[in-house]
Amino acid sequence: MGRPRAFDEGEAVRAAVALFGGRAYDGVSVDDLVNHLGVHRNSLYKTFGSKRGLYLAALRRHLADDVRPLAVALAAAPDVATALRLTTEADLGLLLLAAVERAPADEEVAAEVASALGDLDQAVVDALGVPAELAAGITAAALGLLLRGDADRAGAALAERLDPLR
Amino acid sequence: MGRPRAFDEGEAVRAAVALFGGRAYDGVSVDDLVNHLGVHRNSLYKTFGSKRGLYLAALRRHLADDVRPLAVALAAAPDVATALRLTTEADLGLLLLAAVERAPADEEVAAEVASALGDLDQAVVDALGVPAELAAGITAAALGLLLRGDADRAGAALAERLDPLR
DNA sequence: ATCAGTCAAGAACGACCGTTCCTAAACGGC
DNA sequence: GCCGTTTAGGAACGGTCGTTCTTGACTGAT
Repeated sequence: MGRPRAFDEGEAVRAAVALFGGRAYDGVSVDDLVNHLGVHRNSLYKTFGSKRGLYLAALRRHLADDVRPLAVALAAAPDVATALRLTTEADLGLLLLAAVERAPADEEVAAEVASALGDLDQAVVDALGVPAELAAGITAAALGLLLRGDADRAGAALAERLDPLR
Repeated sequence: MGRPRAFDEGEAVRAAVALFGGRAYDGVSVDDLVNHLGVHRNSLYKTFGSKRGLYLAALRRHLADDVRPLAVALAAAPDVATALRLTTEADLGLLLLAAVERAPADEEVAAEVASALGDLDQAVVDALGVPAELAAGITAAALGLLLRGDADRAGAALAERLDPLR
């Protein structure tokens, strides 16, 4: 009953992932969201409650669609070089921004980010059989490579030293 | 000539470093700056031109006061463990935020950040005699450890594998 | 004592922020 | 065909944003 929706909620959330992954939370206005999501203001608030609600939905979608599959792939990585390459080739913009910018100000975001990073750590443990601390270090290194951008050569150089079979 | 200033420009910029290092650019309002810097609105605009001008001044001060000394200390680090510890113990909040959040939207910020990271890379090369790509990887790893927070044990585990004298 | 010049103080600006309200349109069930 | 319900479509809200304007306080030089 009622008028049918003119937008697809899944597509809208994915568009929000792209927007929030590209600039800071405060840099994305509700007008931006309305214009890029194909969702009207009213429906946005009806569906997600608030801008923050939509952000959390986008973050969780990002974790489910992008981070979780990465963890699965990581768990089958034969060496550090593969693990670093898999991570730096993934599209983790929103996770990175969430970790650096939103997590300090929003504990719910902080919890999601910590959980996601923990999943990645565990995947590295499963794949390489390294201690948890080293896995956390390898994940951290991958994130650092991501934020620097020039991940390819630096990551390869790191992996060459980290992989025991060099 | 003229009424004397009631504020110290150096102190004001350092207070701005603290503010901009703690939350996103758009999360710091001009009111926040006026309240925490002891500088009146008018003087702020007379001295720095705009909020962005003050941000750039704060970023450059951060690079000169915090990042440059770190590079000097890094250049004398005897091993990777020391290099990682020096970096993760430094207060690089503004550099990290600038790299992740502002650099993509402000090419002047991007240039400052790239230059600063290049300095850190060079310091690692000077200290450890490693190839440039590996130095970039080590710097990236340090940044990743910084943004994760739990840098101590993960950094030590990384260093144990990266230092040849293990 | 007066003047030109610099700064402090705070009100005020238009623009945009996130959010809400109101009305019309499109459905299923009776 | 009408009703209850859900959505679309926009106008409108108070608040805050970055910035500017106006006025008066304080300075060194004349």
